[in-house]
Amino acid sequence: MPAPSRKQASGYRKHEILDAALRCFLKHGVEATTIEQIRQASGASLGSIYHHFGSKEAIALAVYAGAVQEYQGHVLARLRAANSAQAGVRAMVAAHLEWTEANANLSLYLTRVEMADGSRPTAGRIAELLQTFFQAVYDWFQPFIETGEMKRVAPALYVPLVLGPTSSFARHWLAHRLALDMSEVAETLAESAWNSLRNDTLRSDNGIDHRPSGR
Amino acid sequence: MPAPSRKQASGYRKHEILDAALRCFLKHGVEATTIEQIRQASGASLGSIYHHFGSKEAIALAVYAGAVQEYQGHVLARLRAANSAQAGVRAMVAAHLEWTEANANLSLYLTRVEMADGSRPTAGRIAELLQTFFQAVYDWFQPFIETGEMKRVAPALYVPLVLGPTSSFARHWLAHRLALDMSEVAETLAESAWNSLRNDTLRSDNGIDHRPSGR
Amino acid sequence: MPAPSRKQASGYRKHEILDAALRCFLKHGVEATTIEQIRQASGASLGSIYHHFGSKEAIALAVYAGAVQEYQGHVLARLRAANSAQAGVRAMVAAHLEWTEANANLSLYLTRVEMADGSRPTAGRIAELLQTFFQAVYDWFQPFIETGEMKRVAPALYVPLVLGPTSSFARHWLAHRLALDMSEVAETLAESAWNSLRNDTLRSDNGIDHRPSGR
Amino acid sequence: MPAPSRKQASGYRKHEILDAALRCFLKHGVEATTIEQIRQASGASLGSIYHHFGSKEAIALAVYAGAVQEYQGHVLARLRAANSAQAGVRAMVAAHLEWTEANANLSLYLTRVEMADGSRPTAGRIAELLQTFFQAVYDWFQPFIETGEMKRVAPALYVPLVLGPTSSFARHWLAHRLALDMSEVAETLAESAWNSLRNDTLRSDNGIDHRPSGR
DNA sequence: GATGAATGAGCATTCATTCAT
DNA sequence: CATGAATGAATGCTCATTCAT
Repeated sequence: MPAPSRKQASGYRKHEILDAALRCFLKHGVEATTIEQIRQASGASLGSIYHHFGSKEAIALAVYAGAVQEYQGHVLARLRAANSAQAGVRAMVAAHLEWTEANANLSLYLTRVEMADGSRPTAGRIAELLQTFFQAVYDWFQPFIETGEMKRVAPALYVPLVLGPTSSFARHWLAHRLALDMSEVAETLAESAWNSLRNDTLRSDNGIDHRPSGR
Repeated sequence: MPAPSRKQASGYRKHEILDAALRCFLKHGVEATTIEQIRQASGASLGSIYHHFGSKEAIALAVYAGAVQEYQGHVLARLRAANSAQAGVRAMVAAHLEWTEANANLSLYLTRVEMADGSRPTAGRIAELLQTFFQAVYDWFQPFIETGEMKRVAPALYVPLVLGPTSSFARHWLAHRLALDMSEVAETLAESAWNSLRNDTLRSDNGIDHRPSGR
Repeated sequence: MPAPSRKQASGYRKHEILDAALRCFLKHGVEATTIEQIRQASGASLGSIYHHFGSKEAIALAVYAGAVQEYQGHVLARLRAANSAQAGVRAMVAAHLEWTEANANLSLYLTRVEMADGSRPTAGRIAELLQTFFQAVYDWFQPFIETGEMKRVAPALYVPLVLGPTSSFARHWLAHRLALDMSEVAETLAESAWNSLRNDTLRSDNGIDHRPSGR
Repeated sequence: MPAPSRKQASGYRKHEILDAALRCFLKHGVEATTIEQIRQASGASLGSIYHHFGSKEAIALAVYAGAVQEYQGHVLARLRAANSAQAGVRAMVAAHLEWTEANANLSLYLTRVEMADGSRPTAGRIAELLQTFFQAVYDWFQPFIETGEMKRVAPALYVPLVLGPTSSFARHWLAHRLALDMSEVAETLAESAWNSLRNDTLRSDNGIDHRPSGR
């Protein structure tokens, strides 16, 4: 029955801070959240927070990175469980919708962070995280591209093509708190995404998201 | 030989402040802009700024209102020049794309302001501005609805249905600085928008924006 | 009997802050003095202090500039009252000793500021102030150089040659709080300074300050 | 095959810390140097630094003591190699100039530490170190005082009389980075110092350092 | 001896806002 | 209408020091 090792204790404290910060960011926005609020919410001391993160921006980045990796982990897990290109595309669409629905506030937070323009280091790290995800998705699809099952486009385009319409829809769903059930549109979004990437298909429509909003 | 009217002088100074504020907001974001920066950029005194606007938030709101009204004015003017429901829909789509392309930074600013959640008074005023626009659009389409040329849906839905996909696309175009020329997609977006509102059409697809992007 | 103008009132407040800052710097040293201490000592508000000076370093520089100009003013006044090169040299030596004795703490403060190495802007401003003084002294001596009454050396050397030994001595006097009365050494220092600059003299000695200290 | 002794290992780490601290003090000044900087520069851990020294001030004192003892060691070694009072005086002057020239930054650091007024314990320890040096010098000269070769003055005055003018000059040389070569003035300073202490001399001048500087 | 997580008082500075002139 | 000095609460951050492992 050993005492918890320093390693564990340390990770625990760091995690507590990140959790508290996420709660604060979700509640007040990143800008409006003060270190003092994070301190109170986490129970950590001011010095401890700075010992672990060094700056408020670093905390925000770590929180973002954690959330985005959770999202990416979810989508990649569902993707890797698929056994055909089409199943992969459908899995990603479904996974995105599931995760967004289950983590609405967190998803909204991610959107806001990505829309805001942080400092160069922050923006760079965000780009890195997205790049890694894009690459992992591309790597998974590559065999199907080789067999001709799937169209060959620029590697960086697979994620946009698969998830673009879905995330557009999800964004609206979040922003406007649409009453619409996501399951109602899942099939359509999946079908459409697959059509945009399958190799042997002749797509005649230029269909557009019908759940619009405007200025 | 009348002295320049107070009204004009005042309006001029006020306008200078608004101009300077817009420049600052575009450069640093609303949150990060300080009154001091606006003072330097405008040449006005601190007291003068407060005399005219009373608070930083009021400045931000006035700037937003000015920009959004310019946008709405542009779209409404093009709409009103049309002589059929279909032409109206096409005109709005084209006008939105034109304006976005010509005022990229300003458009990005509007998007950010709308995404952020301001205080109640600010949010209310923003909603008002949007509402007025929605109403004007609805008023213009109403005759065509009466004649059956156009579907009858809730008044508040006409703008979302006409401009939703377009603004979604434009948002991506702005955020990612897409190399894609807007004119390439204009026809598709216009066609799609019209299809979603014409009365005699049987839309069998649940098509989605095919110019996607994802997390 | 007009109310004090803003200009006066403003200058008054600024002066109060400078006075208070000097008192604090003298008591605790520049580094150890906090803005809060200056605030309490001056009666001004924090915002007012920053309105007028912008930073702690700027306050320190302003205080230094004020003190050094008082010193320089005193020395220059005595110099300008002289009517021969020799009288000028003697006047400067005497003035330096007088001022140091009468403003021991202030003089110590000046020495410390000059010894510490501030940021580039601060160091540059200090160099400027010294340069101006050197120039003024040189300008005064110039006629006597022209007549051959005084040796011609690099303009920047007149102050070091006239006041160097004296300020060396004064520094020791300050640092060690020597019991020695300054008037006892004044004549010797003055004589020596004059000998180093008079033109027709054959100095055979390479005499050195006999009031030494060592590590 | 003995393991390295604890003593050695400890001394090595301690030495690394002192070296790193000196580098930091030289670069940023004592006040501005943080323990964290010393930690990074030394490679030691925070706990280790505190294990060995207990406080930042103690580190500063140890660094000062090390440097001053090196200086004193150099001067005393040269002194003890002399075989007459005059040779001793000349040796000390030469040794001071040599060491200052060879260790300009370190010498500047010593000067600054001595000018600043530290806490009582620190100031006391500094005084102690100087006192020990003064005593050692006095002890060496004592036989020559007994023989009448040298004047008898208060024991604490021998170092000031021998090195005072020299250290004054060296201080200026350091502060102003004089282009002047030290060897040019060495003879003069040595001669002068000897004249101030030799017994059979009749000094008629009240000569002063002719390499001056002023405010 | 070594390590580094934790602590919290303290600091310089910012900034929207007020108001006397 | 214009001006800018004055205000002070609030904030992000620093840093020497402690202590459990």
